[in-house]
Amino acid sequence: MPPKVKTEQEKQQLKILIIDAARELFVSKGVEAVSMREIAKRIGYSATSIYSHFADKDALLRAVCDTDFLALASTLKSILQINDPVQRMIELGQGYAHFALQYPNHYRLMFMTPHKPCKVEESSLEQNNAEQDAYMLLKTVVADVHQAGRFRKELTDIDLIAQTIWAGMHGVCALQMIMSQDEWVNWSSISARLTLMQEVMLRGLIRE
Amino acid sequence: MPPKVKTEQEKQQLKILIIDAARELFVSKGVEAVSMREIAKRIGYSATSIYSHFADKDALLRAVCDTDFLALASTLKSILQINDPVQRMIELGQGYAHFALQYPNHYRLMFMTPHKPCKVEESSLEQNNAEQDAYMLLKTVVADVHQAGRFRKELTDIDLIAQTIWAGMHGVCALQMIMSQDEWVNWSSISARLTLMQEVMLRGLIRE
DNA sequence: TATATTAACTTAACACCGTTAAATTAACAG
DNA sequence: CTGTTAATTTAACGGTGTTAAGTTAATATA
Repeated sequence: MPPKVKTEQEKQQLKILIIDAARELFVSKGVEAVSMREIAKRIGYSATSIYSHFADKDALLRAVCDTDFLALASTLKSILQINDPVQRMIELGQGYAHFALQYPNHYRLMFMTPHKPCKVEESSLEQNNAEQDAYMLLKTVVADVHQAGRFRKELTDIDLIAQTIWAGMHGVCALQMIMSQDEWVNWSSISARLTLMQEVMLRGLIRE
Repeated sequence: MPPKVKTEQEKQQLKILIIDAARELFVSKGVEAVSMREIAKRIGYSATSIYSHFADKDALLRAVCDTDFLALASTLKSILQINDPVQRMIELGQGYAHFALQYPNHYRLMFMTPHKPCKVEESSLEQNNAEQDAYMLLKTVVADVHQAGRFRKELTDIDLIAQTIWAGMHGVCALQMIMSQDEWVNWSSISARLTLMQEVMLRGLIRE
């Protein structure tokens, strides 16, 4: 029974309702294991009604990720208050890893699940706004360290440095998620691995 | 029409036939996009016949991965011939990355796809045999560097060092596969990122 | 040699999936 | 009061992984 004429606001609210339900299920069971029918049931709609708000399951996934990217950036931005640029960079790494390990299924969705490339203009987020864009935040922090003359002198490409730091932290977190239950490898503790990765990178990047 | 009584060898051959067909499809289209029916069709059997050789799709996936791990170890073992231990470690990293980027879908299957943890005793591979176990190979190479006294003096945990190096290389490769098509980030070239990661890790790990 | 057994396979079926098309219903516009 | 249309649902399509129930041909036994 369709009561009709929804304001734009009401439509937006329903969209958010769908996204939240989808995220909760995606995060607890993994994307593949969640059906459109299940998401719909949770909010008391039929499965097909989701399709009038999102083109397909992948579009819904992208919308979920978008709000999670926002959450990540929002979590990390408090770090900007730290004074020393190197310390700021260290704690940004720790904050990132903390997010990844606290919300592993979120993280998997965001950084380990292949999706069709998401056009910038289709996203609800603002690129290059450090409030919404965690990569921009990292770049800002890296640029500050560079500005302060703390990097080795041959390191001048801010994007390249940022991407390398990101890769280092991502590598530790991603291996943890996929491989840590594997008995094949005698895993050290995740905190030891994170610490060593950060120490190694600092020594490798920072001027003596 | 079932001609029957297969020798153990014939059964093994069919198993390999299935694994090869599965891998080819998995690698070209991604695991989720390949159906059991499709795999079976390719080798001229019915879908259900696969189930008398593998418990389910996941078991088949694990079998595929097993043979790929073997291929990786086999690719990398030629590196043991290099004399200088540090150089050996560097080239091991390059070999690993080369494998990852040359066979991205293989790599995704092996190191980025969540599976139920695979019991060592169920695997067809020999753990701790450097011929078959790429992690063991890495550990051996790391141990040699340590033996030669080339690591910083406070670095003594071989597993921890190996896992950190692995994480660094994995991070660069994994981000490349998932995110490199994303226009959100101004990506540096993959080779620049790999090179910097290796330089940073060397400076961070090796005694001055 | 005839019969039973069984291994190797296939077909049919189940309960799901993402998605689309068609039908339904309630609110509004004229 | 009637038509239109937006919001939603039901029905349906062609697929999925998997299980249960045949089917068939070669062997083992009598």
